Amino acid sequence: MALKVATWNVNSLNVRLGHLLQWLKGEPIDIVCLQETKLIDENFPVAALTAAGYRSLFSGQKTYNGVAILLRQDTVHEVANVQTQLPGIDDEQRRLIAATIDGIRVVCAYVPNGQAIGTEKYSYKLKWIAALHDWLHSELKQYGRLLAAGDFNIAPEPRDVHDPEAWAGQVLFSEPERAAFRALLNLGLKDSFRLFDQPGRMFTWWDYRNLAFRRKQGLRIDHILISDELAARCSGCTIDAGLRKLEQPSDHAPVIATLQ
DNA sequence: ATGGCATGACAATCATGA
Repeated sequence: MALKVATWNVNSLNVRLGHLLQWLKGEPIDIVCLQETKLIDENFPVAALTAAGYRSLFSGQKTYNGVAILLRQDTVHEVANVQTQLPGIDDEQRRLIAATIDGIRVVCAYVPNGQAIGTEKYSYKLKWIAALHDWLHSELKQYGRLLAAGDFNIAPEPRDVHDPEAWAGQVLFSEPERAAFRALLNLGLKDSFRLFDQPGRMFTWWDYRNLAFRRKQGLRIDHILISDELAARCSGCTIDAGLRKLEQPSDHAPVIATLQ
């Protein structure tokens, strides 16, 4: 039985709940990782998602950040070891939620944006990824089947950027960020999207400004990383850009990995 | 051209995103 796992930065779950429900109705994903819910936990739409057949795990805050994992009740059964703190960093921002779901360690991450090179937020981004790296290192010793999905806010390679020359040295594509991403892969993780031949100009984020989506001016910054054991079971990874075409869309599109 | 566009908090702009 194939298992579909997705990650999507919704840029406000309040605004995007309709899109989410519509999407899941047409494509029943088994495990959905969400970022930028921008909701305090009391306001998480548990009832609407329960009615749609999903159990919700979430960690939110007011205005910014916020992450969640949705589990399709028909196909997902055991949930254990839910965790919302990233060890090794004193972070009040709600950017991580992890759970062991039917034996797979699922990590949902919203990596800091970084703002611009040389800023405090850029340092925080690199520090946050370093903490994620060290924690995933220990998790991988414990879990052979591990999946780390989310908005990494890093375009790993030139082909993940619509205009690599213009983006050279910019935040999201700077060498220290890309090195940090490679270090995650070097832990024994695969970028599931790159396990397969893909068309060119495949992105997951497009700026709201300048008709960037229509002009295909995007970045591939949302990723699903999987351990070797899961990579052996992975039969596909796609980006669902259709949601970016709807009225009042998120600026990110979901990434979907299929595991056999 | 350091903005454009979107979201939330808050009540006219401002912080943040990427």
